[in-house]
Amino acid sequence: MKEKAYDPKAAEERWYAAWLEAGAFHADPARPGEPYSIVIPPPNVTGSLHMGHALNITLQDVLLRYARMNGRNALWVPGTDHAGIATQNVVERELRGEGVSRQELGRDAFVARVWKWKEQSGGTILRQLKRLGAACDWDRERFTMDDGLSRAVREAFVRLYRKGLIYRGRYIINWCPRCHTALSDLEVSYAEEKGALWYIRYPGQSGGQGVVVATTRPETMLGDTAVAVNPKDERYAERVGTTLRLPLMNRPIPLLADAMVDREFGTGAVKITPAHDVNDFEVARRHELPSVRVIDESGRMTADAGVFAGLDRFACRDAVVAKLKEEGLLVREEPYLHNVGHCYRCGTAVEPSESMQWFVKAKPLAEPAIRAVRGGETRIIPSQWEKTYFEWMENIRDWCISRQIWWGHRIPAFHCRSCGKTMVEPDPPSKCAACGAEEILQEEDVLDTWFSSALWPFSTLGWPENTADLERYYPTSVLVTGFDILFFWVARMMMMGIEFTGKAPFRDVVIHALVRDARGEKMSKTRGNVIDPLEVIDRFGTDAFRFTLVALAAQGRDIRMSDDRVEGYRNFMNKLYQAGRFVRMHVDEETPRKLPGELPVVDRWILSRLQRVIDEVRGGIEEYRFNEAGSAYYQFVWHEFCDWYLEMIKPALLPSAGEEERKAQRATLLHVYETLLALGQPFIPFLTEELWHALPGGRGLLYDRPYPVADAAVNDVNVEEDMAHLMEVIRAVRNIRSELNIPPAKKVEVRLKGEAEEIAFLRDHEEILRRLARAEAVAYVDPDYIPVQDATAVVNDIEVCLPLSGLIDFDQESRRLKKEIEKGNAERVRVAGRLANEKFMANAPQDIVDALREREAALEQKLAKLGKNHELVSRYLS
RNA sequence: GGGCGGAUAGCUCAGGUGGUAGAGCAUCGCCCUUACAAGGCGAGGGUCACAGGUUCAAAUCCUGUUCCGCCUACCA
Repeated sequence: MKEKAYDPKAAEERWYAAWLEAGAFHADPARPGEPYSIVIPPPNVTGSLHMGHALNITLQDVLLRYARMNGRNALWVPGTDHAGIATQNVVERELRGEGVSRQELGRDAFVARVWKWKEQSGGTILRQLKRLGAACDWDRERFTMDDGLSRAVREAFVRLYRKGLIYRGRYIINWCPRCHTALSDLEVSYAEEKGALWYIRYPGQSGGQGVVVATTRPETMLGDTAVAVNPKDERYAERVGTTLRLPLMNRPIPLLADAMVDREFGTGAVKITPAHDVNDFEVARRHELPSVRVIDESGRMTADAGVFAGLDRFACRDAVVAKLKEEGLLVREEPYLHNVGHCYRCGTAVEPSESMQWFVKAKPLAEPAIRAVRGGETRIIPSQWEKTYFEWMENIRDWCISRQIWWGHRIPAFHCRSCGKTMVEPDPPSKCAACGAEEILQEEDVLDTWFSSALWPFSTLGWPENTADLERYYPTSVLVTGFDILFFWVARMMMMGIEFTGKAPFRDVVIHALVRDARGEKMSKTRGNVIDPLEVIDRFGTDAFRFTLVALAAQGRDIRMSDDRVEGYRNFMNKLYQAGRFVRMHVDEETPRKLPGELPVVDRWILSRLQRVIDEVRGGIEEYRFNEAGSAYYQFVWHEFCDWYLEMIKPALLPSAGEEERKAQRATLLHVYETLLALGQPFIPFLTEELWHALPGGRGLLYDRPYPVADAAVNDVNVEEDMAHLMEVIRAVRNIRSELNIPPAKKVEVRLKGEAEEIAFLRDHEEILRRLARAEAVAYVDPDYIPVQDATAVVNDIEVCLPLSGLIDFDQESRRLKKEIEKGNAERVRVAGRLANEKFMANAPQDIVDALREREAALEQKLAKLGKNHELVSRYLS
């Protein structure tokens, strides 16, 4: 039973194992070669492979394999991220199933439990990366919570603290009442929601009409400690300084003036809730107002909310509104669309709350990170993202890094129980530095996961030790990632990298787009339109999938993934595979790998074309224009190598051909094919490795071979032109046959009409012409030959005539020629028009004018010939 | 409110520095031609969103408009 089509599965397992076996992915700093390093964007340890990863990993793998084959000392560091909140949520959910809460379990037992979960389930995504073919150095796998990285985190924290770049304080932060933790500004995503704007009257303390305020959150009024108006607002000027009575709570609160208030909005009077609003918090600071916390960490009303204590914040909103209505203090209620922040992990509406947290002072860190990009130390590609980067960096705000969860790096701050002194040390102190007491408690909070991720490019290489890896592979060559974590991660790595190593962590930052579904919609679990990469791989093979991603990865544009596309590229994989079968039929152990000095034209042609495609593919990869590299490769392999070259050498490979000629052609065939395999290895590693080993002669792994380099000396413009002409002639014959419905089985004679020297090249390659045009015979006729009963076409200087007496339908041929003439004439008119334009002639560069002149002459000649032939044919019209 | 991106063949999209519009899929013919029907050969199909401008020349550069996306922002 002979194999018909390529079966990827077996090859994929075999070759990934072979690469690992050979230690091919392992990087050794001691080895020579200019370093090329990439750190993987560490996927969440809870994660499983999705399309975004697949694209991200594929692009990195292309770059890495390319670098490696170019002799670079290449390293790709893999690993995962501990994903604090997400992982804690997963394990808590598991515990809930067992009827236990994490509080019941206790901190240490819970953390141990998460570790156990990580050991069992945490490796999923890394195993999936292997199916994609990722050439990661698995000996260097890292986890943000492992010992080395944890040490790096503590070290970084302590250094920043000592420099005054980390501080602790009471501020308003975003609080997730479900996750029970603070979030950074970035971890809140805003969504418009339909709500209402309630107008509430706050009466004067000593009677009087008081002031009407407008709010979207009436429940927070229970914590109001003032009402503010703009100092320039004449409507309230007289009343500023008086005291109002806070409804429902019956608390006296001042009416004060603050420039922050917008006179245009609502009534121009704002209720001030310092404990639950950022702006109000600032106002309160300026005016030394007290702060009353009315919503607790679970989103329920505190004891300070009076009769509403214990209610959920949203239930409380309704209750407050109802009560106000009852008391006649609700002046008005209008529908209102506003932005509500939600926890990016669980979607719960975030509650801004005042609390004690740790922060990174971001400005001083951002400045050098901005300079690094401005100065070109780091490039962001495509460059339009630089603007986004600058904008964010220039308006950066301090970063809340403490989280009230258990899974993560516990903040290395230690509080003395007796005197309250806080010590920040990489290792726990045994006694208080101030009072000597020995009862010391470590800070309960852990760090934001992104804090450890920010150190990833150097912590994975051994920092703070000055390791050989760090020395050799830092800064890394390129970071490949999605725009969604530009701020979360890239910006912070830039800041931390420069702060701790003095150098920006990457030479290039490549930002790729989103993978969407076939209809262009974002894939999401809730939408149910998620395409599982592994399923695609199962159906079409990894290489086809990878090639699809590469071919569609145009800079700055989202990718629409669909079965159709993958199927198309799966067919391409098969094409390459079938070509391999053909090659194997004709080469053997004897076939020389060194090309003979004298080569047939066809060989010189394909070699010349090959140099170009090598340049295109290399250029595409080097400029991160992956789609261009991919399509250059696709186009060449299929439409030049397979469609033309293989077809053209068939006669020469037949036993009837001379032995010497056959040998030479075989050497070229093998050479070109092997070059194509090497050229394709970064994109389609499994198939190319498989095909490589199927060829005669064992020469190790393709992964280890040098990447093809174009040899300009092999380029031959004349040969390319001659061949282009030959192909045109073949196409002309095929076209006539097809248009006139002459079945392929019907052999025809082809007469080539033209001057002897114009025909010489065609005459030398008659066999190719005969075969590809399915011509029984080729005749060469003088320029005065009259194609009386022929179908004709004009190709450059010659005419292609097919004597078809008795077969030909002259009506049809007449129409065909007429169509040709019309097409040609339309173009001639355009060209002539431009040439007649004086301004064009005066201003256009000479080469453009010359080219156009030539074009005009050629068109005129062609039209003259076509016209004459059309006339001939017309005589026979019925 | 700011910022960014998109609008090109029926569909999905390519088209760095302006110089005769391309691919894949789909469509329509004809072919089981001995690597490949997951294939071969041929064909049809586009005032490059709209309006101005710069230029000898604009899909490409500039301005404006209209629709789509996305990111960002403390307007209660």
